[in-house]
Amino acid sequence: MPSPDRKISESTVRRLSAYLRSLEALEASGAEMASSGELARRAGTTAPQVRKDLSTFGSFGKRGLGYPVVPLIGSLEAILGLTREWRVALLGAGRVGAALHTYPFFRERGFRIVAIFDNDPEKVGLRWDDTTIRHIDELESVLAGEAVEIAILTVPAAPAPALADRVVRAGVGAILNFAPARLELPPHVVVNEVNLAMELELLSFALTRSEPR
Amino acid sequence: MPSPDRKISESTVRRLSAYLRSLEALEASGAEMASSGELARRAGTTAPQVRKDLSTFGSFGKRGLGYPVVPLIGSLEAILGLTREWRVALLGAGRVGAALHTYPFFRERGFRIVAIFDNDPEKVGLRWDDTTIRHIDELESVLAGEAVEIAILTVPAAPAPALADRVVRAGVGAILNFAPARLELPPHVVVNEVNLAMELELLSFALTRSEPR
DNA sequence: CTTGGGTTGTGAATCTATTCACAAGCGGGC
DNA sequence: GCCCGCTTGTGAATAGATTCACAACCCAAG
Ligand SMILES: NC(=O)c1ccc[n+]([C@@H]2O[C@H](COP(=O)([O-])OP(=O)(O)OC[C@H]3O[C@@H](n4cnc5c(N)ncnc54)[C@H](O)[C@@H]3O)[C@@H](O)[C@H]2O)c1
Ligand SMILES: NC(=O)c1ccc[n+]([C@@H]2O[C@H](COP(=O)([O-])OP(=O)(O)OC[C@H]3O[C@@H](n4cnc5c(N)ncnc54)[C@H](O)[C@@H]3O)[C@@H](O)[C@H]2O)c1
Repeated sequence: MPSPDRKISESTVRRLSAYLRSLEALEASGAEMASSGELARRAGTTAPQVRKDLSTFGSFGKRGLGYPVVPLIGSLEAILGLTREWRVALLGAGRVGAALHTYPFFRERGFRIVAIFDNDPEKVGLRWDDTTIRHIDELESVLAGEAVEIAILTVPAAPAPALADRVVRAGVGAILNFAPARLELPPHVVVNEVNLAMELELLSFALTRSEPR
Repeated sequence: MPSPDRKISESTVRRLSAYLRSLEALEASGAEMASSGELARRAGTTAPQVRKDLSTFGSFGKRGLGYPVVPLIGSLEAILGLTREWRVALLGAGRVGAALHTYPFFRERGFRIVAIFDNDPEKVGLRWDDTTIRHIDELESVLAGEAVEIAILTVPAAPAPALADRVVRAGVGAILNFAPARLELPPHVVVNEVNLAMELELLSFALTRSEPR
């Protein structure tokens, strides 16, 4: 047994997620075992890194053979918390919200969108699949009633910080934020920011540094 | 003068992007100077980190006073490569592509979407604002003709790697990839992956580790 | 002109992550 | 039963990023 709970770095968890995807591709192609080298190749990292990452959580492989694909998928799902359903709310029924709502990944991985909110009277009352868009005024009561655990913010930047405070006060423990606004929340809340500006600026920075030579 | 070009870490560049956004908020509120502490508070980091990051590129502040807001905005824009226009192509005119196309950030920051591609005959020929959706068969000729520098992949995972190869062969130097597929490209190509699964799994991992106590 | 509160810029120290190297283990062949 | 090729698991070494501490500096006030 390796260690019950020392601190795990974010990059390790991101790589676990990549290993899981690689293993699923391997499973689909019929492979029963996968070496750290094979996983590294598919996930875009190195073999020692794969072994180190996995060894943080246990001993999953067989020396001389590699890692058994199907059992390791199960282990990674357990580690990542994917063996249960998560109850998710979407705040902001705009373009990004709509793209997310139709994204099949959510269903497949057990992230269930159980509530959608907006403040536009034209949108409130519409149904997206089985879910009726509720007015943002009903936020607290619906979040409590639906036992929402994760909130996804796809509203404009201006209302985002106040809405984040509200969902946290209503008991939501994790937020995925697409709005370009910084959220200041108590440390027990898990926040993850997706910032398109940053991603593009990373590209323009790299191009600017490499092109002029 | 600090250093012409040693290796800059990705996290430094991401923070520069955050500082730029913070400075623009400060400018809007009329501030003329900003201390490293103030920038750190807004960008969610620490004051020494801000100073270290900026000192990588030069000496922008005045001791005792802080950093001059407007000049530093200009310097950061120059460092990040935002003082010129970038010619961008969108591959995949689906939901994510549509959300990106309407996102005002692109215009504001000089990322000009000059070409849109799809392989769905229903979509080819439609116009999104000024841009006609082209068939993916025309990829190479249009990319060359429009001198595209950055490609954004919003196609399904299956065709993504092959399309990435094609845009690189057509001279595109940077790719922002939304498809959950690993792209293997020559090292001079800048690739940035946006992976929603990873972002959500990071949340479920953190919730799983914190809740059961 | 000098003092003092405030802030930057940066080498050094610390902390964290990745890479390396290799002993330990597995199974197949003979 | 015993080698041999292959692969894991992991402590140690290296590399990298962040934090610290403080000299250098700026301006305003007296
Ligand atoms: N479009 C993109 O590609 C893109 C990319 C990255 C980030 N973002 C960010 O994601 C967010 C959403 O973008 P979008 O393109 O979907 O915008 P959008 O305008 O299409 O959707 C925003 C939705 O939020 C609703 N809304 C506004 N204020 C609200 C409030 N106080 N309470 C509840 N709902 C409210 C609006 O009615 C609208 O339906 C924005 O913050 C944007 O900056 C967008
Ligand atoms: N919807 C989301 O919220 C979301 C989130 C994260 C990632 N993604 C990923 O982004 C990508 C796009 O998602 P989407 O929801 O916009 O899907 P979508 O089906 O709405 O759009 C995909 C578009 O790509 C086009 N296309 C398919 N094959 C093509 C090819 N060979 N050449 C050119 N065009 C082709 C389709 O005609 C369609 O218009 C997918 O890879 C998806 O996994 C989606």
